[in-house]
Amino acid sequence: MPREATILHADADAFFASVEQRDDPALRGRPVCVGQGVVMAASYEARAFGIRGAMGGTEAKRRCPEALFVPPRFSAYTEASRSLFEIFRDTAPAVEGLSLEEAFLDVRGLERISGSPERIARRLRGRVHKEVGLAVTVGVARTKVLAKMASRAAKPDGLLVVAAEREREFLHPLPVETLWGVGPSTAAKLHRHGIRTVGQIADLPEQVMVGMLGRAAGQHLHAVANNRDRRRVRTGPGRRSFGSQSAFGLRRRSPSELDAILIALVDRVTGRMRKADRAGRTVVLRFRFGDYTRATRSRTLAHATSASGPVLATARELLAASMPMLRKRGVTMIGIAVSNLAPRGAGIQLGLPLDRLGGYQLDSALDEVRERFGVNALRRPAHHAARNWHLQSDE
DNA sequence: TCTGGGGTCCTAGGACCC
DNA sequence: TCTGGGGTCCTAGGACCC
Repeated sequence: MPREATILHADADAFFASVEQRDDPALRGRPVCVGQGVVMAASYEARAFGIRGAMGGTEAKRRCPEALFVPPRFSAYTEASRSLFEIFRDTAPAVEGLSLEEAFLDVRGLERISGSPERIARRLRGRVHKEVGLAVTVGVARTKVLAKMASRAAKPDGLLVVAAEREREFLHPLPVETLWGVGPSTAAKLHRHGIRTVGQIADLPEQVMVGMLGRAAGQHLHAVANNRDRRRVRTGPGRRSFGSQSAFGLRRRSPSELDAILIALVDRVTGRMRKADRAGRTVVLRFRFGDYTRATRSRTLAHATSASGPVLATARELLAASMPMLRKRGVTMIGIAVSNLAPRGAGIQLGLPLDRLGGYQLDSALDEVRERFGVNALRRPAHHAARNWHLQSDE
């Protein structure tokens, strides 16, 4: 852990709503909700009425009849995000993006050229204001968790530096549900045990937390509450899946309507994958039902692919097998994801279970591969699945 | 308060391998 | 022969994040 607070967490305030207010002066200073059926983002003026993200439109209107609803413009948000990250990368060598509007920056070793972390943070906020027209809140601390919670505490349009000697003072009085990684379910479990503050977690043995929440979550929360967070700001390795989904409400859909939705989803996802030059092996269908329960069905292919043909064929098989469940529970949303991605820039995907072969079988298989593909180097993929080897042609 | 469209990571059981 | 330990991979579900 660094001695000084050198990790910045920069987070654009009410991102979607702020972009809308920036681009339409008529929306400035007014309660704005982005989204139609459901609030995807609410401006701070709207939040003052108790409106929150993911709230139903009806409820939002009830709380604030004069709220203005605007449809989302994703291309505008992507564009604003690009400008934001240009400034981030211009500010620090190590930038870890968490979403369109949020990133960790490590400014260690920049003291001499750029000044103290606090000064860097001030300049960052000023530049984003001037060049992108948005307010960004920055938290500065020695660890990611603290930086993240500092920015949360400083919102909106603020800056908070948690000095190394004041960390516990900052952390321990906070309610457990403000911890990054504690959602409704975990908060309820903790409350049931009478645990309300981060400091109370810190007083408990790790084993108690593990017993309550499971190994990973228990250990993580115990460490974080005791101000142990060794995670570095990391730039790679990038995304792990591509997905797309479509919610269509309660009305019953015919099989052909469902098929049409599936085709559109597959088209969207595989198009994005090809554009990003990525391929994946596992096709996942996600469903949501009338009672808000969910289900997933997945199938793993022998080859990584980004072609719509095999993905659609697999998705159709999964959908067909799921039809009885969909009819019974009343499906309201279908999503598709392709995960288990092959490493970027991988060569030809063999899809041969070479790792299952031993000794001379492997040798002769490799000889055949070299001959057939005209290559002379084979590389194991970096990810854990050793199933697909990658050919490096030496052209 | 029941809802969109993206994502991440963890857990647990079963199949299969050595 | 039927007992053990260690490991990977796949599938499904759950929790969480913005």
